[in-house]
Amino acid sequence: MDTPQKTLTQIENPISKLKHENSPVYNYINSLSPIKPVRSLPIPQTSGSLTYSSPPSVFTSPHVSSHKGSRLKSDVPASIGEEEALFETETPQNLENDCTTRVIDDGETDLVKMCDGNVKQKSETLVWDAMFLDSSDDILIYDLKNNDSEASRCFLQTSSESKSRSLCVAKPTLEPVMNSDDPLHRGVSRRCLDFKMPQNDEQTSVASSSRCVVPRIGLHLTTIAMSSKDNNVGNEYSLSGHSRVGLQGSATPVLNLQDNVRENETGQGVKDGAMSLALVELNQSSPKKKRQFGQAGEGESSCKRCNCKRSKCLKLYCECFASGVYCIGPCTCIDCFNKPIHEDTVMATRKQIESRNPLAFAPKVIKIPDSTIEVGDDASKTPASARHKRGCNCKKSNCLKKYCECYQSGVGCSINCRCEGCKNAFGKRDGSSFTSMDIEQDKENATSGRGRRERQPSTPMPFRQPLAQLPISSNNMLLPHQHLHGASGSSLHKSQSFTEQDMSLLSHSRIETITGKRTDDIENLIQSPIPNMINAASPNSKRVSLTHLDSSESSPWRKNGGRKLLLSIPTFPSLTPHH
DNA sequence: GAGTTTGAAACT
DNA sequence: CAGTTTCAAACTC
Repeated sequence: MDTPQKTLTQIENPISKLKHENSPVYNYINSLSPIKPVRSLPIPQTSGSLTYSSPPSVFTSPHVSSHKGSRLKSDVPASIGEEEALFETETPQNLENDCTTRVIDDGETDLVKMCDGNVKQKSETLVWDAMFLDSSDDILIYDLKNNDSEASRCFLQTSSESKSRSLCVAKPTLEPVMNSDDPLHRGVSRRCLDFKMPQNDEQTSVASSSRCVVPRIGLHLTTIAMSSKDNNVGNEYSLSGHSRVGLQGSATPVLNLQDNVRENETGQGVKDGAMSLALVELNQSSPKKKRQFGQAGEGESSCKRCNCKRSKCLKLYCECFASGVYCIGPCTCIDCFNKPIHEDTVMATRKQIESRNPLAFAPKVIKIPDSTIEVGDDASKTPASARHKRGCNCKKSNCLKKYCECYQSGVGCSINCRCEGCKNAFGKRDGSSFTSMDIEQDKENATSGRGRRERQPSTPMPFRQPLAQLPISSNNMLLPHQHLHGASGSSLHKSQSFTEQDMSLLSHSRIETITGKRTDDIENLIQSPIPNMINAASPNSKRVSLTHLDSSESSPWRKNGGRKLLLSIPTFPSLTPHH
């Protein structure tokens, strides 16, 4: 039935049919951006090699992109997603040309050096498999000021040594979560699915086992962000002087922890590796307690421990699989296929699932700027900083239990939800939400017997602080893909559509952050429907194609059955290798 | 720890 | 696309 070995239908790459270059949007962006769009180069597919898929081409529906057979390099130059395209896997030639465009903000120069250096070493590829491959949908803040640090050098070295197809580089220092100079934190990795080319194992192993181990951290940023007790950590990524680098394109588990996992496949190592992640993977606890997320809001921990019995850990039921990590020691799954030794199977299954639902591995929670923005009906403005992307469908739990994905993620329900009798403590669907104080007050009240005080709309606790600012490229180009924040760690893949919240985020952030005379232009760009470039993407009937939008509508955010239209813009590149 | 409930995922 | 089934986590006892 759902055997992972099922042959996947090769579907003609529809991306190539998209003539983005001819689109007004493309031309427009081209005029705005000094960055040359990435041109595709035919890359021969190596049979049997696992390769990293590229981020999605712009303006393709998630579904479309999910079928890109050979997607090492998209044919589609970027329009809105130009920056995203720049994160694509590339050939060295391209890297020479393009890696300088991959960094946003002030870190650009440094990265140029890094890229140059890397290219000059004639590395076959640059490795972007930086640290946060798991929730790479998050915006990463790299300290590019000290790129001559050992970690940086090592990173470059490792990059040049590795033949894994991956993306550009940045100094793998994330502050304040971790200091790469801290030897204790070096080499931290996780059991992310590793789609490295098998033949690279040896090299990779050498690299990773060497002293110069890049601190690769399968870090669920959102987990940190959502850790209500770690606000100081989770939400402080945007440090001055740091550049934000969207890892959008690297989402897939290029993380080089394969070695770690593999050598641990049968032994203690896995556990050791997992233990080493304790720093960043919070909530480690007794294996018996599969989930100790604490209060809701810590959300989907990166530390997945499944207990699958029948799914072979190859379905989304399996949290490990859904999160893009291999099952490891603490898992008590039966007949598990979600292990490095079944890499091919895992990959095939992922691909299959993606073909069915390109957003299957997308982060479930998206961040919304910390202010009141409209996510609900016109009448209900929901103050919230994060929302479940797809929304819940609770019927009996009133969104008050962890059955509810919204509640579990520590976010309020939104218009996306179809829940009944929503009482989500992080924000009801009708727009009310509570502050952390409210929640704690509720706890107190519950224990003390006092009544609940009147609530003031506010932001759900886990996201009170913005995780990252709106990424704007050096030329003020919006990088829509960088708005999203992975909550599930799954995040190995990026969705390729924007939910309404994404767009709310987008538009809102635009207001907040875009400055300069191009603001209006960008605004127009964002709000202008893009016929034929935004395709239907309705894996769960919750996304509406703008293609179907009546052009006579005055607003691109036309309601549709009470829901706003969703602009489908590639945001989560499918990074599943496509053979 | 076993059994039940729940809702997402998968299937038809 | 809607209804049903399967599944595993959450929950209860």
